[in-house]
Amino acid sequence: MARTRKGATMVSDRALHVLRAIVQDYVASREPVGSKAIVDRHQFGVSAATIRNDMALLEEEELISAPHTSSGRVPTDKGYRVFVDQLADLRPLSAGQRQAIAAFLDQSVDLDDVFARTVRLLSSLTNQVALVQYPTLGNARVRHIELVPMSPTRLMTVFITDGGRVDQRMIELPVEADEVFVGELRAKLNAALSGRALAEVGTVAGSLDGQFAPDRREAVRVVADALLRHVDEHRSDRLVMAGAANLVRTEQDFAGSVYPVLEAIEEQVTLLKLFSEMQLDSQGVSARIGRENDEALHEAAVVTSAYSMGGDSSAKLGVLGPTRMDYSNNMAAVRAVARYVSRLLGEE
Amino acid sequence: MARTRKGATMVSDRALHVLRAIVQDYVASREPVGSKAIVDRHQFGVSAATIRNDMALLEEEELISAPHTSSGRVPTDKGYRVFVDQLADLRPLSAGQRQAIAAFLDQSVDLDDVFARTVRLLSSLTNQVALVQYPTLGNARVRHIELVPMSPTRLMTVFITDGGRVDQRMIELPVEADEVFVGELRAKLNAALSGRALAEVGTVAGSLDGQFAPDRREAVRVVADALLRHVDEHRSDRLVMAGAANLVRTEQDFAGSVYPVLEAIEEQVTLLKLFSEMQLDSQGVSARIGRENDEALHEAAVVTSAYSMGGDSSAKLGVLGPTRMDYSNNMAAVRAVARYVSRLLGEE
DNA sequence: AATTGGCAGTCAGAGGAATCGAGTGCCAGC
DNA sequence: GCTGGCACTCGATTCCTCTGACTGCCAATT
Repeated sequence: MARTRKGATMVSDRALHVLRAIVQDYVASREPVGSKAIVDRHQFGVSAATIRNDMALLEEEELISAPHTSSGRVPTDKGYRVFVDQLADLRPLSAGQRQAIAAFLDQSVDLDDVFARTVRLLSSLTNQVALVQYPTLGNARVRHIELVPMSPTRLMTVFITDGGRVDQRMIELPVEADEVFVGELRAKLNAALSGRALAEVGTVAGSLDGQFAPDRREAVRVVADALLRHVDEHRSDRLVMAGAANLVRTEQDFAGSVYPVLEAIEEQVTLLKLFSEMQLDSQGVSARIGRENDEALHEAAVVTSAYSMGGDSSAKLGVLGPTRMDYSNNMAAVRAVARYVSRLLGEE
Repeated sequence: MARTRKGATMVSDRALHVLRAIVQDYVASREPVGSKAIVDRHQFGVSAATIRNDMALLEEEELISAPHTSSGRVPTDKGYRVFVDQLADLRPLSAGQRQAIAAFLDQSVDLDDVFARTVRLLSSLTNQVALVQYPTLGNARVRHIELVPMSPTRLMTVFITDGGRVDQRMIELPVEADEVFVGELRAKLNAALSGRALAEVGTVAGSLDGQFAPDRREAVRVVADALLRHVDEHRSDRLVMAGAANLVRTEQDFAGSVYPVLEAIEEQVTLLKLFSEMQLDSQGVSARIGRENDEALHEAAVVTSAYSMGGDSSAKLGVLGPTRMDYSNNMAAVRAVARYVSRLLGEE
């Protein structure tokens, strides 16, 4: 009798196949699956009684459980976990699907549009809520800095990086700033910062004030500060979401309400933390299932992958849905989209 | 016996007060309200039987209806409409609430942030889904145009308007463009366009190509085209949303599912159309109730107001929820927020 | 040792009957 | 025009039974 690789447990190979069958059937039907249903729908070549024995084993290992005494079985979080871990080799998407991804994303008109499209695409490929994290600035370089006077004491700073990221910010100056001063400041900032790595922005911008008349220095420092905040705050901040309607559609899979789940998504902080914690497996995808997550998401599963922006920076994207989701399809879709986005952003 | 102003109908003033009581109680309790409940909770000084007579009238006018033969009454869409129209004088928000709005919005760091904060604020003030439309460019002027070469044949255009709006876009050039050419183009574009109204961008940018060598003209035209698209496509496009969780919370108020409602919101097109159709009343707010809306929103109500950006441009904002909502509070909140946003954006 | 058929036991869910009670419409009398 | 009173309606609730899809266990079989 074969054993699983992972030491202690005493679960036969056939039992693992039974688990797989249970997960698949349950995901497809939302009905607890019984021994007879398994015998009918899968070719195990053994009787229902034998399956029942295996199921008893699986239950002992807490991979499945029965909602009530005389009902079929449902996978536990642990059961899904084992199922997902077994899913080592994701079947790639069909050529048609891959083409659809490419065709849709290639229409993107700018960076923001890439993310907006990606999140909609993911949502429609998986029928789940999709999430895309904006990329961290990473080791990007400064391309250009623009200062736009909005009023005598208000200035808009626009910060453009190598990778095409544009960031704007409004600042209030301590003194009135005329066009000449702004022009001079703009020129000096660009001379000093253009091409520099983001990490250097703080020190370089901070040392500029010496080049100005004493009564201007305070204003220069305020601007330098704003630039530093561009770099700081946008290190790994925003999350875009699409497909919230899908969460409502799958509401019955949440014993509680979907309300706290949606709230957690809108809060962003929980999800950003979760994204940062996820360790990708060898396939470049990863899933967090049920109670592996924070309380608010204890009935949800999150599938993520990472994308990069030509070395410049990287971030995560993924989908969120009920634990009863089609992991195989969703993991394949998330991986494919992440790869395509990386390719799209990486091409120089 | 007093009559309503609006001609034909035969509804007494007291009957209108009964309608008000029904709307208020129903909104508060989600239970059909009966004649006895009204006598108990409001001081009408008449008996339940009298109220019943009034209710029979109201039912005849289709302002209320009974879910089933022997139950209390529920306002119809038409009933809500009359109720809202009666609500001529919105009580302003409390000083505390107004301060909270100011304090929260004043922290905004840039334009995007203003909208992000506004939408969250509205959502939490009303406990409904909040929507903010990005402002149309209107009669804004060009402040600055920046060209950022991303690769020999890719260029990012950054378009900055008077009002602080920043727009970026990636374009593919037909030929390789060196730094010198890009610099020249940038200078000429800014010289020609800076300070011009957006409406002029098309003609002015289109006539620039004569100033360049013949082998450059195609590239110049591509850039001019991109600038034109900045103006065109961002005329009144995006919608930001917050508080989707609130829709789920009020799910029981939707006989069907909230699914189509959420879908319509994510689609944006329905909402943008609706926003553009709304005629504001003398108070600067407006409501669309139930079947007054598109099919997908036939169980929803939308309350909107407009905000402006110092003459530069204007757009709508508002909240969406079940027809069974607190119109009085929500209309007051929407109006107050729209006014504050206008003030914030208008101050030069 | 693994597998099997058989059988008793369990329990959620469906269906149906009985009851309750909030609320109505109507009418005669004030 | 308002009121009290009365008969009536019907959704919701409760309680019942019945059904059927399961399981667990055991003794027989390979």
